[in-house]
Amino acid sequence: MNDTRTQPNTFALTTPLYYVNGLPHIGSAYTTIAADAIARFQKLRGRSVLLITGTDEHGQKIQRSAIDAGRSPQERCDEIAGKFQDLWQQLGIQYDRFSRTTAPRHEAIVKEFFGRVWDRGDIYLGQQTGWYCVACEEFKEKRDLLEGGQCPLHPNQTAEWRDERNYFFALSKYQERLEDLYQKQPDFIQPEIRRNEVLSFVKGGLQDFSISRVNLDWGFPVPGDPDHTLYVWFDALLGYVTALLDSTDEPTLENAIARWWPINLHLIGKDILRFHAVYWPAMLMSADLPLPDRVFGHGFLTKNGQKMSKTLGNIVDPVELVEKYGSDAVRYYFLKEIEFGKDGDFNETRFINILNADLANDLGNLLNRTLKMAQKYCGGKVPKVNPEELECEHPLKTIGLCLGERVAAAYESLAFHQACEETLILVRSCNKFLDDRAPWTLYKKGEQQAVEEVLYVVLESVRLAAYLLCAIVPGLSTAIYQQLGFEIDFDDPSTWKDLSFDLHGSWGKLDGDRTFSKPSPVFARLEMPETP
RNA sequence: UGCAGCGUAGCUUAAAGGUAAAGCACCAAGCUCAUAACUUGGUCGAUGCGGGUUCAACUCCCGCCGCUGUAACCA
Repeated sequence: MNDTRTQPNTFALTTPLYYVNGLPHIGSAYTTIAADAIARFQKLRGRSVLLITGTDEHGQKIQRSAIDAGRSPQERCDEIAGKFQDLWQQLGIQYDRFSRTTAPRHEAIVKEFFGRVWDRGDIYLGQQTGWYCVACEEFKEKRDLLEGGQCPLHPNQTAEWRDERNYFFALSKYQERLEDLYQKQPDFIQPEIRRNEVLSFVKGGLQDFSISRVNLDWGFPVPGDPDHTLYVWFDALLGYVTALLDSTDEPTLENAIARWWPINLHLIGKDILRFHAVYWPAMLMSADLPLPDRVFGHGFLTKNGQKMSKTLGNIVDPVELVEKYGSDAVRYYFLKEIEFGKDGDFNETRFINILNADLANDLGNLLNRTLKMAQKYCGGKVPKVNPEELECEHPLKTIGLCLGERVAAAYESLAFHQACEETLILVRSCNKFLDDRAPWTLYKKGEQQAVEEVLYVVLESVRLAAYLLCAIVPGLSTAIYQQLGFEIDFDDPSTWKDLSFDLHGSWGKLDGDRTFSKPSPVFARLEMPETP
């Protein structure tokens, strides 16, 4: 699949287009934080990156929630989409495209795509019969209904027998080609457990699925048959394509796929795996478009070991969390403390403990204690030491020299927790090293050269750690770099010419004689709340 | 019920046949350059239970228990 790629040095990735039937929740934030970290890392690796996020705005549920809020659907969507954008801003998400499925040019793309699939003969008018829950606006399997025939989500509603004409997509035609895809591209679906799920689902036999509804206004009309409205999924997935258009482009498929297609990575929650790993590639095959490289379905979050739900009232509000602890803290906790791909837990005590231990104590305090010594012992400058002249088996140099590649490999495989853990090994070793060499004692003994060597080696190690973590905690990395005298802001590319891995990602790059700014803590310890 | 996966110290994770590690939390000592920090040491487990294969099993096999996901239109 990759041989069709005209620009091998580009990397396009997506979060889901989030459904706007409510305010952004922590799960959306989790996906988006991870996507942003990947995007930032890929940029450091020298690739041109396009990070796509956005909102999915059609469907009955949206329409209803708009009415409940006393708004028109579009007003309601505008409002919620704005909330998503606000949250991404607070979390330091540097997205390139915010794709909204109600955008007029999205309709043009959907129409054209529908036409291609239609011409292929993969769309047909069929009869859909079954039990329909009006509250859900969905067909239900009989076995999913309660004994009296009510929908389990709406026990006061008895499901109705419906017999309606809908348009169907001929998914069943793609069974073999999909199985072939999973076989030839084993990492198309990750992690392994998700892949197995999809394999067994597909193996069970694929049925065509309906892509239109009759009793639905809030959506695009089916091209050529305005009595029908396209069902959300068909147009939502295509939001990824529309997102690729430049603002000045005519909205055509050809323009959309000119530069960034195919997508390198779809990052999703495991709940929407089937749509991305089965329906989506089949739709693309039908339209004769190249397929994405991989789909990664991460796990779900719990709070204190319990499922989050509105009825339990134990929802973690991402806005509240960022306002309370800051974006670096939130980003670090979710990427460091949860193995990406598996389910993970949010626990406020653990949150505070881990941030204090790793970022305030181990890393932040390390920089602070070292800089203060350099200020007192070396006149406020980074000591001038040639790292190449250090002994080969120098404990920090040894770790530092192979760290960059180890961490890069971890990022490549989306193992954020491992990237952090590897980096912390260096940080912890620095603290041990300082205790071992005791530069404060060396200074009293007048061993100036030894002092300088120790301090340089530690400062360089902190610098490298900050660099390797900058995709995860850009604010903290910026603070560290600025303390070290760099005028670099990891959030603002105009402040740096070249921050590539080659220049910053390996040990021994810090230049001596650099004047640093007045030392002050870069990450304040977090306080435990009164009532945990 | 079928299929898939998981079960290691209070918590989060290592160890893909060869003396069971690390971080957090807790306790003690040391140090004083530092954000009550850091360092060292300690407490804590015979890896869910029961069998089997092997000189040797957290690791492979069988059974059981427990948890999770999934079994068609859930953003």
